[in-house]
Amino acid sequence: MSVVTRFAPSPTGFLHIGGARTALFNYLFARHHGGKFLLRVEDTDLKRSTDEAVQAILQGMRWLALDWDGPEIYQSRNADRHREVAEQLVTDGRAYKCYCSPEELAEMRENAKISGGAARNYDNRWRDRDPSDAPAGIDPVIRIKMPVEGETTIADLVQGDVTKANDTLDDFIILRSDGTPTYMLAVVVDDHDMGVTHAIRGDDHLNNAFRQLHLFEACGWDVPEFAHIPLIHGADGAKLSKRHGALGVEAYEEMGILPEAMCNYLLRLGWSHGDDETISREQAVEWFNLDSVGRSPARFDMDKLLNLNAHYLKVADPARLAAGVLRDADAAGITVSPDAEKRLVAGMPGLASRAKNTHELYELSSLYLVDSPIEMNEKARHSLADDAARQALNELAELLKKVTSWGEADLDGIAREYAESRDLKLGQVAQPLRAALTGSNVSPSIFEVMAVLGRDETLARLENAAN
RNA sequence: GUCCCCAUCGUCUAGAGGCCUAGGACACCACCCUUUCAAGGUGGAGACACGGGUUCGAACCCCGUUGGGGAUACCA
Repeated sequence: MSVVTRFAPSPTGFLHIGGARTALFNYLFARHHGGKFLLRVEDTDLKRSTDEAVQAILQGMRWLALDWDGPEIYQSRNADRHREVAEQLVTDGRAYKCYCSPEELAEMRENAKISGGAARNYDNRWRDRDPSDAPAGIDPVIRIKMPVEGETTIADLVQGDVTKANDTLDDFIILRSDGTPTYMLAVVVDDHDMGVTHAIRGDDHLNNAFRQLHLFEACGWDVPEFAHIPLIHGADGAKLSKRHGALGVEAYEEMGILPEAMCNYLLRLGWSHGDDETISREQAVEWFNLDSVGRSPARFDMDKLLNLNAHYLKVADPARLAAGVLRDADAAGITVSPDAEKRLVAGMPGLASRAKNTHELYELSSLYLVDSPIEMNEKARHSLADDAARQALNELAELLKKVTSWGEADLDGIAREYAESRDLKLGQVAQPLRAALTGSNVSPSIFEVMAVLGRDETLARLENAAN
């Protein structure tokens, strides 16, 4: 049997961290088994669903490179089919019409609460009542008949066997009085119609699974395998809220996170493969399994995400990172010369190993982005205010003018020789050089900077700083 | 309230009864490297929630307690 999974977000907001991880696990499981990964937008609650949210979710999925198979499915478009199924269940005697008013329902819920579990939220009062008793002028809902005794066990692929007494399951609504399907019905019908073999979703759906299981059976359909993955909590252990990380994935993109870092982080949150920490997409597809998904909720840890991000920045293609920096520069209204662009790509590895996110990368990039004369910060100015430092720079500049091969090692050698000849420590030469060349007291190796800058730009900056 | 789930360093986790003196990663501390800042290297501190069983032997199995989370809608 070929595997079919689906990610089924409701478009009431952005694609948050938890949803992204659910999507990732579904994606990985399907790819691992060579199956299909489908995307279904659960927009049956038309009041709360928005097109912006749909777009945000699709965008987030694309950013994370979680490509789904086939066009996305909109649940609201299957409403007719859902209604047919509900009516068929009534005809088959597996479901029935209920004419209760909201007041009656509220009363029953109240009773259930004070009864301490002895009463149900709905007492199945219309279950066996004659349809001829139906009051006039009331549109009924359709409820599914649930078993009244015994117990139901779900063999969850992550949580193991979970058993629930059937008398805690009341006859829930599958079709609203306005004829629209509820979530419970829509999920079951769509999962069946889509051929879903594995429903991998958040732990908050575990309770629903019991109801859905019986709905599948009432319809005479195969029940998919269930896998309920633990939720992600905030750093304080409480449910993830907007305050600590239930942000849309695009917020992380804005924070300067690379999508591969995000995926890697999300994967390791609740899933492990021995001691492996940095895991590529290929390895993830090869290794992913449900057995290794942990059963306890995990806390979101920004530091670890950032650490992973720094790693992926280090190994990322320089041209790709440079393109990102250029976009930021453009957005900031900075014009970058073709020469500067070349320098940026050449110097990118040295820059990337010093950044934790793309914003830092952008700031670090400034030394290559502009052409002489460059701006000096306070520390750099201070360092160049020293006469001895400026003299050293001038003397070194003279030597550099005569240099024939402009490699990092060559330049390093010249500076060392010069420092030795004047009885200076290398730092006494390198720091003024750094100030003159980068306008800052912090940068990659100054000889690397010189090599990347090239002879003309280096000498121009040197001359500018010495005067 | 009721039902369901969970429980190893601060955090993410390894661990499927003896390989555990509990391993790795992030964060933290120290040292090394070093022209600055990072990166990197080496080392350090740091956990089996508690109480009972079962067993020759328990982080691993069972029960309870405590703590945390989820679900309890004509939302999804």
